[in-house]
Amino acid sequence: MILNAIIEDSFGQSDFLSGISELHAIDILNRGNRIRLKSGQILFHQGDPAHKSFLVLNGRLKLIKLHEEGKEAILRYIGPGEMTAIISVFKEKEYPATAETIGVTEAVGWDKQTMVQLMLDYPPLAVNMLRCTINRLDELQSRYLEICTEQVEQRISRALLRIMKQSGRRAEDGIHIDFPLSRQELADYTGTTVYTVSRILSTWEKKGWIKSKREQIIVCDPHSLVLFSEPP
Amino acid sequence: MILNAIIEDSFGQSDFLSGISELHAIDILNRGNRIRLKSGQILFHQGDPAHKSFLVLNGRLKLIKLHEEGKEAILRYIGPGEMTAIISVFKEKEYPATAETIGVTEAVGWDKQTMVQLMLDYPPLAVNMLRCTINRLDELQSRYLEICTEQVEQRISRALLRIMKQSGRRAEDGIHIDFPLSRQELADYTGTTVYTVSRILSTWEKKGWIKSKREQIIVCDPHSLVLFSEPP
DNA sequence: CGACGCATTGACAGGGCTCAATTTAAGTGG
DNA sequence: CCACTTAAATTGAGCCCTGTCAATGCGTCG
Repeated sequence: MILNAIIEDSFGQSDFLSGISELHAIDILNRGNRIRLKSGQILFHQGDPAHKSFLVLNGRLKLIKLHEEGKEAILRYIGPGEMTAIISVFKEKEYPATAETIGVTEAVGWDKQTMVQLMLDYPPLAVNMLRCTINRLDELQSRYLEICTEQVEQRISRALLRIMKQSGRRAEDGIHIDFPLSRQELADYTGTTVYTVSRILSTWEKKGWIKSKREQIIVCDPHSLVLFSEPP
Repeated sequence: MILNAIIEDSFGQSDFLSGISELHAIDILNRGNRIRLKSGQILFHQGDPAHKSFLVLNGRLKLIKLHEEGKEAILRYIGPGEMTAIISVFKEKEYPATAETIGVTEAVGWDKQTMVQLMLDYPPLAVNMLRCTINRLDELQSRYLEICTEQVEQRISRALLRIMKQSGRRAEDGIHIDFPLSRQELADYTGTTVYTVSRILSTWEKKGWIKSKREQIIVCDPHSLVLFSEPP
């Protein structure tokens, strides 16, 4: 049964279901709505009333925060086993960001009522949610520090390494980032422009640190990037 | 009894104690350690093992994240009724930032064990903590977007307005920010330098939008700043 | 094959950082 | 109360990083 694999995946990458027995996890998943989306579709929109929280089963989301004038920042990438839109459980508010799929993506959505009931039925869930949220706050604080204090080149190297750790797949010629990642997206993720990203990746490619095709990046020499991201 | 006023204050500015009766709130506060610090002292240090969470009773903290080479970013200001270092309840980790007092500050600290017990005794506490954390994540996401997409002048105007809302005191000549706020701190808060902040505040002062002395800022014309922080 | 979107590259300019030199203001101690 | 110290704030000059704009190349897909 495919659900099994999903649960195991979830256990691997997230702690939302940790401390929950497999049997209970199946119950929890079954009490939500299964959603299957194609690539580039919107799971929820910034500004819409927040009525559901989601757990990604497989595939990937990018969480985008929109600014006036069409500018945007990518807050994070959300992989299998990770929760998002937790806010909808507590506030009668709008989603503060937009979630767009990258590739075919499956998720489970729970509305507010169901989620509250679930947390009552399975108390560890509430704790896990808090832990997830703290982890995300922690990561965002680090990125905030980086963007405040570091130059673009350093930020891009850190970003690549971070994405690599989250979604890297080891291969002969280096570590592949296993979803399409354009220069524009890297720029939105690091707070810079396509042009600057393009220039920097080009120089790195000449040095042999990375290889890249269209919307695809292979990190050949992570060590150089690490050295680069930490000033001497 | 002064505790009373403190609880009311807390109710006003935070939701950590919301849904908790006054009697229970007193119990909760009494089961922590009261701490009283002078100005400029450190409540906890980035990198130290995190063993306590804190609630500010009165006074103010600034939460600083340190980078290599002495650079730093100010993550937020923490006023009466607000929690910080929630992380210590869940992780055996280090504090991810440093908390320094601004002016005489009183706080209550609970160690991990006590806090877990408190949450068992008063279930709404866990929910409140999650809500607080979500709110902070929300605010930081907004600031992250700002720093990614806006120019320095815009960021400073937003920062001033934000701090004003949190800690402004209305007076005849404008809204006073009721704690010492240096140019350096504004710079660390907005990801820029003292020099740039100084220049920008000077021009604003010439326009009559603000008044400033050493480490003190009075916003005379918030409306102009608002218009300024939102592009046409 | 044509069209569209992604990526690259060059030229250019300007916002904001760096550095250095003062000025101003707040303590501090005699 | 005044000289002295110390830290914050201001201001100018210079330049570099990086954003902006424009043109072109290239890969993909209908």
